[in-house]
Amino acid sequence: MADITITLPDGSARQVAPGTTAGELAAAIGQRLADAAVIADVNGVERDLVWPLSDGDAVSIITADSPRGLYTLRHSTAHVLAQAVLDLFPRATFAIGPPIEDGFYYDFQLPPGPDGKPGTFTPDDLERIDVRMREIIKERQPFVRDEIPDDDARKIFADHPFKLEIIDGEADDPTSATEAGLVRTYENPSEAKGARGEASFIDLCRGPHVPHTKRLGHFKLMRVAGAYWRGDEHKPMLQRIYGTAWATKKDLDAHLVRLEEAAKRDHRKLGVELDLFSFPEEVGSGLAVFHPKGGTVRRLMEDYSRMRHAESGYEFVNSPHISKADLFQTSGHLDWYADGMYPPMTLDDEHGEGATYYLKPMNCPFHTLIYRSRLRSYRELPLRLFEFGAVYRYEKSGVVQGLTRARGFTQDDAHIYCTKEQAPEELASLLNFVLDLLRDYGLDDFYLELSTRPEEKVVGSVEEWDEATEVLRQVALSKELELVMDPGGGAFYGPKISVQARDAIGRTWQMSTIQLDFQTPRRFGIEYVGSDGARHEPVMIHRALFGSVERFFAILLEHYAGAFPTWLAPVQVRLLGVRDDHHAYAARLADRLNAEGFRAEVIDASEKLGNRIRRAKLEKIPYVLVVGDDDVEHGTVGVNPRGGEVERGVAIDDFIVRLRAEIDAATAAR
RNA sequence: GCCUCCUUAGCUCAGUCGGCAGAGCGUUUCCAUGGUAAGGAAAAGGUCGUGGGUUCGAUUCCCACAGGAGGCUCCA
Repeated sequence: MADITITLPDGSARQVAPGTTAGELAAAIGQRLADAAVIADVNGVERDLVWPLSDGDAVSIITADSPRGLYTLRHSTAHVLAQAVLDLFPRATFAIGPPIEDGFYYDFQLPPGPDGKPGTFTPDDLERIDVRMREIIKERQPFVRDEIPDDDARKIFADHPFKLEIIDGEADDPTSATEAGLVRTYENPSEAKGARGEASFIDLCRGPHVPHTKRLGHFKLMRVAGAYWRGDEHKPMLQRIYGTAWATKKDLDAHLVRLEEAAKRDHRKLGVELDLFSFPEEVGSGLAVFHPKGGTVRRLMEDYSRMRHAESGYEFVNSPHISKADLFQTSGHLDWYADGMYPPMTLDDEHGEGATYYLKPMNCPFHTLIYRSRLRSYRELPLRLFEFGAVYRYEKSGVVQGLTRARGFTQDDAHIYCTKEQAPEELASLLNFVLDLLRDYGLDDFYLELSTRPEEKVVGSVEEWDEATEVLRQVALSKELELVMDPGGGAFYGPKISVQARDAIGRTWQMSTIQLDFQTPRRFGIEYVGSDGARHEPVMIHRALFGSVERFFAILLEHYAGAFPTWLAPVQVRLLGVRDDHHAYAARLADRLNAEGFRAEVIDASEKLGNRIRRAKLEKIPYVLVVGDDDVEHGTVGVNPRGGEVERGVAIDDFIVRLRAEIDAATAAR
């Protein structure tokens, strides 16, 4: 038989014998490629390496160092996890186990224990499972693909109800697929099991997979967690085991180091270490108190924001923390979000008649009342009302997390009331304002997300939503930023653009949100008198730039790993006298710096200089100034900057000029 | 809210197979007065998260609650 022709990714053609597999092709190209090969892309479809090639196929070999290769590696490791669990827990059943970012998971259900509740994995179980997985890997079990009729699959998986649901097409499984009465499976034949007369492991799966288990092994089981079957809280909770897997031990170790590094900059940890804030148990879950240093950073963040808002045409308002229920009835919050609000406070008068009050979950109803306090003219629009407004939301107990998901927090909230015609331009300038401001705080890597009409819990007509969404889309497209769609992610009253920012270690955070709202003006019946003398309904834009001051504080804290830039640092300068007799000089310098608006403090010489410097460094203070005999004599300081080189004999005036220049540059001297 | 794990000094953590607890760092005091990331000594500091139960006796075992971590669901 004549050779067949295969096209390679570089465009070259290669002649191989008929029946050559993708793996054999890799070997023919080179041993190193064959060793690194995981799967193959044949005419755009991912295939196992044992896939036989046909004449004219376009083939590229996918290796473990590529995203698709890693994905396959993790997926195959998930199968090994499932096999290990079924080996060790014979009455366990398994559900789905896809690869995820950096790793994989698999969901299981264990038989009920003596108390009748489904069993759970313990940390010890994870170790046993890990050991068993390594045995399976050592066995070099092949991954064998098959397609079998549904009915045969139902027999094989008769004891596994979740698999039966998948076969029946009731449940989506991102890694297995059923079509036209056939089910795709992967089996891991095992000589050891065969010798004992046991059936080998088989799973529903679309594949592809690595050729055999020996290609795996650089993994670590991370944790066990509960997860609802099919992501539905009304369905049974399964036991999910998470793992991470990599192509090499080096990659695995590097990943574990990255996790440690991220843990080090966790704002909850830094908050304690740097004495910034705390969550006293006596106050309640999700309710923070800010200590003096954290309070200073907050004040600086807020002051700068206020200044920028004042320059940009915002007016400052204030509103109370609680309100009678009627207000939230009018706004719609009680209809849609009563569950997320703190329970009501009921005040009885002497007749037993009372008023019901709620803690406010949002500021917009109050701002809208301010708008409605008198008749508005079109000449006043856009009217921009800003408030650092404290809001309270009853977050479910399992979701509270440090400052990023709190029950009480402060929004840098503003509502812009304008005519429908003004909205596009207002939104465009708003987006510029948002991005500029975030850049001033040190974030500069953004993308935008457009959240559209939710399926449920929604007010307003589809036409209104479409119109509002289109306005936002046009504004978003006008920026040179990536735009990601978030279908159904809007609030009940309107679509939103959110600004997503990537921090110093590449994590993304949802930052500012800008929402267009046609509903609230209608619910509150607000109007303006147009140039035609007639009454018109304004539109409303909700926007928060930090989102929440507390959350933004946490994001900056993690972004800077606690080392706030000088303009935000709670202590900018620490002065240290070499000996006690330099203290008076150091104290005079501190007084001068403080008088000039800097934040400086002196520590006396009760410890050796080296140790005092060490403490200042651990506190991440931007500048340590050391003064000794030479400095007292010449009016100079020794400057030890955070992350820089020590400089002796700097004139005080020089240092002050440099410090001021640095701070002015950071905030663009606006 | 659901699942797993956790809660011992200000912080990080030992420990008690049930007999009222320990280290390092930090704090205070004393000595030491030193030129750029840990000088020495001493002392203070704990109802072992809270409340029940079992027990002669509970920080330890059991239950509930609170708080925390990681997930799931949720996030106006």
